[in-house]
Amino acid sequence: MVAILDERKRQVLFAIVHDYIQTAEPVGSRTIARRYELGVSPATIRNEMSDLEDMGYLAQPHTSAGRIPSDKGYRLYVDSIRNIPALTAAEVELIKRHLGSKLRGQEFILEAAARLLSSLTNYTSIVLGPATAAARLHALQIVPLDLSRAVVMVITDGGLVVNEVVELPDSLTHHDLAVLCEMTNRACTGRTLSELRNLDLSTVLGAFNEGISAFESAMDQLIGSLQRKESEHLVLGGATNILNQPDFRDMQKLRNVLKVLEEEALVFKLVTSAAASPASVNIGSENPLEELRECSIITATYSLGGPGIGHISVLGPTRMEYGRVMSLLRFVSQIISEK
Amino acid sequence: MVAILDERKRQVLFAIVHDYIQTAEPVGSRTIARRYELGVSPATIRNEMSDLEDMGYLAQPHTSAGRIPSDKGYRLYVDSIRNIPALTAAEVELIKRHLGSKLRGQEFILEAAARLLSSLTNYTSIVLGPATAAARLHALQIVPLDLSRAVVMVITDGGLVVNEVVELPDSLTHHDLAVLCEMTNRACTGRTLSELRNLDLSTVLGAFNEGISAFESAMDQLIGSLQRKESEHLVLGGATNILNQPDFRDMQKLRNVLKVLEEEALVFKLVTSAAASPASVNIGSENPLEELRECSIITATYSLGGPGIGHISVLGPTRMEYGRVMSLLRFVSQIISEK
DNA sequence: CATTAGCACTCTCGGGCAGAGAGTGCTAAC
DNA sequence: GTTAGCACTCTCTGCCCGAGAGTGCTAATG
Repeated sequence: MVAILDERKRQVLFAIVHDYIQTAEPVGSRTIARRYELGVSPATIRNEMSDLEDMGYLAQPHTSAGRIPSDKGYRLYVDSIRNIPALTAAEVELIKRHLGSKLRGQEFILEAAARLLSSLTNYTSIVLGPATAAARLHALQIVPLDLSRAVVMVITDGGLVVNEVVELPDSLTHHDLAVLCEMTNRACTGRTLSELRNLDLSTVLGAFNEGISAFESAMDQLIGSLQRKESEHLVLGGATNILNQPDFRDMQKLRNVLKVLEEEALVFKLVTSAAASPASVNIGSENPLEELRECSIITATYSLGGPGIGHISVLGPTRMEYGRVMSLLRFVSQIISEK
Repeated sequence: MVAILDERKRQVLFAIVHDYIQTAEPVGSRTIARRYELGVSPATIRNEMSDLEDMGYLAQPHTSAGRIPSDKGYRLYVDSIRNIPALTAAEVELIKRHLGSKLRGQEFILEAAARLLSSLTNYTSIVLGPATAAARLHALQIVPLDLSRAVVMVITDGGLVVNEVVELPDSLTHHDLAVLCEMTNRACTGRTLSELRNLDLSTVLGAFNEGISAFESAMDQLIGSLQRKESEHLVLGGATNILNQPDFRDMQKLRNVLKVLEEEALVFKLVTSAAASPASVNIGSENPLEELRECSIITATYSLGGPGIGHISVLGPTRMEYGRVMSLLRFVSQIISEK
């Protein structure tokens, strides 16, 4: 970190990263000298490579194999990407067609985006619906099922509906419920979910029936499940794409990654924490899950009408086409946000 | 099929199936003679095995390897299982604890069942919510979002909620919508979804506003999405368990199976068609998807209060512990149905 | 003094080979 | 009909060897 790399070292490093990303094979000095016009001999490059390894930018699978970039090497490479590469006209056209006009409903858009990204990149894509905490309640409805259960439905201004079955205290009558529904509705409509979470129900309902404070627990249930729901708006695309990546020929590595992808809660944590970090790229060991220390994840955000932002990300091996994925993500999230 | 196997051939076949299920290795004549008390020499068993192979019950990976059961062999084995093995007390206790009393909501029960089955069997479990076609509408609510969109929510008597955003014709006013909602609600409540599908809306709404027949298309949308939703109530458990099965050490086979599991629509088709066949066990090539010709799927049904039945199944290699899985499935579906 | 040619060295990978092990199929004896 | 014996086949493992790729070092060079 302290010493900035001189120009030629950078060139060598980037050549190695570039080559390794394409071939997935450790790259040697001769290859660099041949394929990239650096104007120096392999021997010189060897010296530079040796230095770069000492500095921690490269690693060597074994003596007498070529070098591969370390996480630190990738990091420098990614940080140096100033102008992310332009998409081809074909890609732009494809994206526009698939995310085009007449997609109804948030679900469909997100699913389409996930499918699209995974097929374009051959990596796994993860799309997270807009965080609901900032969304405003459009309406809250309580529909009784029978005397002991009711369905509570919340509609946000973004058109998202979440619902939950709640247990009711035995003591409620039908009429109680109707009034209750009316009052709750009036109290909640227009507020954000996070406001709702802090709302003291007794002040709202106190005037009506001070006796049935037990109802509060039912509302607590709903609020709890709203928090849960927040993490559930998750769409995976191309989870099996890692099978195509030579990096995961090893069954043990494969298992690690697939196991994570199977757990919604983990994926959720992964994406949100990746997005929380200032950079939108998390490389290998930078990311919070030990199991994904051979993966990188690139994240972009979008907003879909409402105030909450959503996340859209691509998960692949550290040997990832960073530039291209960044361009794609940027463009796709832009298209989505335009709706 | 024409000739029934004589007793000793059956014993040999079943011994091979049994051994192969446990070891995943081709089993030879010596092994059978040693491990199973048939009272005959390896040579005799070899003769029987040769016959069984001619009849199509066994196959040989290569000359001079042991035999493995063919699909036909498994089929005979499964059909011969009269008394499925009893569960251990520990298993019974475990299942009861995990599916015990206080699970609220269909979602939770189904998820718990899926998780439980996959961890008990080390295979993949698939749980399908009760078919909604037979469920009765408890309530239908239309909540306008803005002038061009509304959320239509349907609550079944089972407590299941499905909702959909529909586009509205421009010509509707707020007041129209309110009346419309009221009328639709009255017309639909108490009917089954399949009745609803055939309902002629014009007879219901005709009296009110003959002009806005365009509304029919909106309702068509909802009904279409209801059909879609039907297939969406799908919970997978332990999809990565196949990684642990030696049968799928080969990356190509793995890819086939995982690819299917990734596609909800395919999985849905798989389970429903498997359940449609009279036997609850589909072995290898018996099942409808080419990609799963090395898998078997065992299915049971349950009912959850309402009239619709749900499916619960386990997908594993053809080399599956049929008896045990059948017992587990039977017990779990029974426990679920008791709710 | 940075660069480079030359060279010895190391490590992997693939092919070839031999021996062990497992299993079969056949034949002849019981 | 059953079985012992035996030759045969096939896989798997370990081993060796040579080819290939790549490095690191040294000494020469501009």
